[in-house]
Order: sequence, then structure tokens, then C-alpha cells
Amino acid sequence: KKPPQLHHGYKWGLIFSVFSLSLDQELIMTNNRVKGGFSGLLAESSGVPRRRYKRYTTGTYIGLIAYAIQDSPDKMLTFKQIMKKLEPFVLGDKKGIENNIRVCLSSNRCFVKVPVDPDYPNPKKNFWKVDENGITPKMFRRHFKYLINIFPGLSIQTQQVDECEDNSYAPEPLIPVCKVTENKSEGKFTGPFSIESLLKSDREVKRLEEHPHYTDAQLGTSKRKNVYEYEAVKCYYPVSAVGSELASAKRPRLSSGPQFGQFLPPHVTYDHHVLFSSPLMYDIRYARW
DNA sequence: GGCTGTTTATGGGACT
DNA sequence: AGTCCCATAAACAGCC
Repeated sequence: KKPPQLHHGYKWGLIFSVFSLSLDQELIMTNNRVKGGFSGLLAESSGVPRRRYKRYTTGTYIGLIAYAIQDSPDKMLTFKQIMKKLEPFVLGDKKGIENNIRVCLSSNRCFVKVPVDPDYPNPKKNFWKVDENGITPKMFRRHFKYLINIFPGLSIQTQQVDECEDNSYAPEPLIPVCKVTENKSEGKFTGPFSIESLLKSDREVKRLEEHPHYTDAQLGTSKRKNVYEYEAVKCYYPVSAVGSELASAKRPRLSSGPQFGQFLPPHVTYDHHVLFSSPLMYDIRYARW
């Protein structure tokens, strides 16, 4: 169960050890899978050729990519830079991994493009950055819940959404975005979009998604639906993509759930300096993948 | 031709 | 068992 060699400094080493420590079981399973039956691309089964897949990573690409991007000074990276940063975490056929990461970037609306040169946008020269508004509650629970320290915006937004839900009460003070308190008894944010709520079972999340405010986002649920259905889905693009026709031109994607940003009240400004500028303070106490 | 980004098809695990 | 979601493979388009 040796972790792969690390080449990217202490912080990445620490992070990886967190990954591998908490993923011990999965790491073994993954390795066994590779040994046991995923090593060949094609396998005969009852006369019909079937594709077999190799596993290249133990985490999820969404989480890994998001972390790589958020860990960068400008919170955005080119595809090449992402690949370089994820080298220690993905093992195997480089072409396949590149392909997978491209697909992941391209097909998840939590990743948006920002032109390298806004004055001369080139569709093939972009930075990729994380758009927190594209993160659904399910995605949050699955890929980001233990990376909350680097996504403080989610805390802010979920709270704002809650205030929007029920404005008969005075807004509660904002919870600290970079601290996860163990004391759950006081000052606890308990709205339906609180972190705790989001971390509950899928059934709980399902209930959230059945809220009437979510109906627009639920128009489409499968990425393989008819192309024309895309037009029926409301699309949100971050203010950060100012000057980026490319990002706006990006084909809106169907999502399995709501996006936090779609339900912000009009007076709430989407400020990426607030959302994305917190120093990266990865606290091992909260790091369980 | 290589790189980058998009789309489609499908295997398979997790969940309900 | 059905559905959802993620990972993987592959084909394709556009740019340099």
C-alpha cells in the first residue's frame, strides 16, 4: 500500500497522504480491480466483445481537478497545467487520462473556461476555473464536502439561498467560512441548505431537489437527452467570465440537480474575489475523502 | 500532425 | 430491478 512517489512538495504530499490514508480500502479495491479484470480493453463474454476499463485514479476526477485548480495562485489553470498538477494522483495510460480529464472539464458545468487572452479569445486557449454555482448539492457531497475549506463560497451561497427561502426572519450572521466547528450546539446554521443538510442522505437531498424552486433545473436529467432540450434549461454563467464570450458560448449542460447560483436573490452580487480568494488552508483535521 | 475541447456510447458501482 | 452518476473509450472539429 505504498503511495506513489510525490514530486510536488509538502502540501501535495500531505494532501495525497490524506487521500490515501482515508482511501486505504478503496485503494486496495482499485488495485485489485485492475489486477482482477480491468486490465484488458476488450474481453470476450458469451461471444460478444465487451469493453473492459482500466481505472486510472482512486478519487474522483471532479474533486481532483477542482482541488488542483483551487490550489493554484490565480484559481485557474490551463489544461496542461492541470495535467501536470495531477500527475501524482493518476497512474496509467497518459492519453487515456488526458482524455478523461478533458471530458470531465468539458461535461461538468462546475468547470468554466476563461480565455487566456480576453482581447483575442481562442477557443483552444483557455484557463479552466471552478464555478461554484455549477456545483449541485449532490456533487458537493460527493466531491467537495471535505474540501469545504477551499470552497468557502459554497457556505456563503447556501446560507444566502436559505435566507431567500424564508425572508420572514432576520438574516442570521454568516457562519465562518473557513472553520468547521465541532461544536454543533450553538451558532449552528440549520436551514435546508446548511452544510449539514447537504451532507445528509441522498433521500434528504432528493427532498431538497423536489422543492418548487428547483423545477427549472430539473427540466433535464440525462446528458443523453435530445439536444433541443438544452434550450429549455436555464443557464447560468459566472460574472467572472466577463469578457469571455467563449464561456458564454459554452453549450449549457444538463445537470442532475440544482445549481446554487441560480437562486441567489437579485441584490446578491456574485463576487469571485470573495468566493475564491480565501487563502488555501488545508486542515488535515477535516480532510477525509 | 498535435493540441484542445466536445460529444456520444457504454461499463459498472452505488443507491433506491 | 431500475436509475443515477462517474469513468472510460473513441470519434470528431477547430486551431496553430
